[in-house]
Amino acid sequence: MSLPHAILTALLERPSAGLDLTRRFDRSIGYFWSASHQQIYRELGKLEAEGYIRAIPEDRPSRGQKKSYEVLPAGRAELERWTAAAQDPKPHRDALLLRLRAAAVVGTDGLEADLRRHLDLHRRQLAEYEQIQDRDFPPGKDSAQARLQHLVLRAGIELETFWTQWLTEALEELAELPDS
Amino acid sequence: MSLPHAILTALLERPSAGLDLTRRFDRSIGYFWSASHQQIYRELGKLEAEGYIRAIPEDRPSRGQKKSYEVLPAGRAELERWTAAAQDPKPHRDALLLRLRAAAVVGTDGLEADLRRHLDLHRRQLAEYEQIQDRDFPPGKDSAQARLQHLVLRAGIELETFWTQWLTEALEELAELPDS
DNA sequence: AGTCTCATGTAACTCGTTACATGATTAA
DNA sequence: TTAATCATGTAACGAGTTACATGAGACT
Repeated sequence: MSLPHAILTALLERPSAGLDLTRRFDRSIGYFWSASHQQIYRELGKLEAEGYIRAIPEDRPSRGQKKSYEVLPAGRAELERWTAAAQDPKPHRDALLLRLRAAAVVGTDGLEADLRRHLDLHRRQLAEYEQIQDRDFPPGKDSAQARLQHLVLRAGIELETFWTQWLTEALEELAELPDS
Repeated sequence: MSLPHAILTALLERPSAGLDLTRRFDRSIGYFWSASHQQIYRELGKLEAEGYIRAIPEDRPSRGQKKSYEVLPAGRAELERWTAAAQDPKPHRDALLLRLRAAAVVGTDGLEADLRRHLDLHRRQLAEYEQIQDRDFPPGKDSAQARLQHLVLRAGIELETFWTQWLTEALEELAELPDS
């Protein structure tokens, strides 16, 4: 039950319409909670029905018409409640680690190329995060909000760093293995 | 589409019945691809219908009766195909990072306790992985299979190490922040 | 008038979760 | 013989994905 709270957070940062939200998810919140536009529209409908958000007036409602939403006090209260509530970490699911485990049984043929591709993707993601860091978090900035946002970004940077190192190591291991 | 391949891998390592598999997922493969017994039974049915596995004979089929499965050649071939195929990494979803982002907007009240709890959980998981490492991967072992399995385990160890460090840092940041 | 893009949706499906049901085996 | 446990399932629901549908505005 995290998507509604991701949307509430995004709308508190800035009221937006569905497609705006989708784009912001693609390049910011979506780095750790992705969502498609279909999910977002569905969830906006629910949040409005529950009284957590409302469509900003001034727009006539119709299909192809832009419709912006803002968070109501009940929505902010729900987000505060959710943020403070205890939540168990979800079990991991990582297809790449699963594939290596499968490769230990059926052999590593054909694996190397895709590992290299993943390594490249993680390097690009890391570069993107570092660019955001340089742009949005210069040394001086230290409001409470900026410090927390930077903390989240550093998690992304360190995770991508881990994956690039681990994949490099994995490729070295593969190279040393006898051909299967 | 990874659960069937996780099951094929587990069954190749050792033919098993549904509950056996569930237990093995709980303490081994499930570290990076968890599954409930309901999912596993459903998937075993599908895999059997597709001709990838078969129930080992000698058991009469009935509800409360143990039913073990083994992988057929078509199942191994499918697993080989899947292992070598290119696959895009799935977008991350991490509720804890999302909560920190929300806290940047609505405040950090009540967050600290749950961060401490998560830190403790990650420390325990790390200790468990290290114990497995000491037990199953002593320095001498270096068959191809053992090296790949160890590589996967090291990923788990390094990820848990990252989380314990990051959560420690996050708690330090929280302590320095003015109360909201 | 036609087509392209923006914007908001619907529908159908798969995967995962939660709650419950039922048969077989074992121990008190 | 009753209860606990092992083992295999069913049913209902929710979240996420994929494919498609429809309206509005802008350009040609």
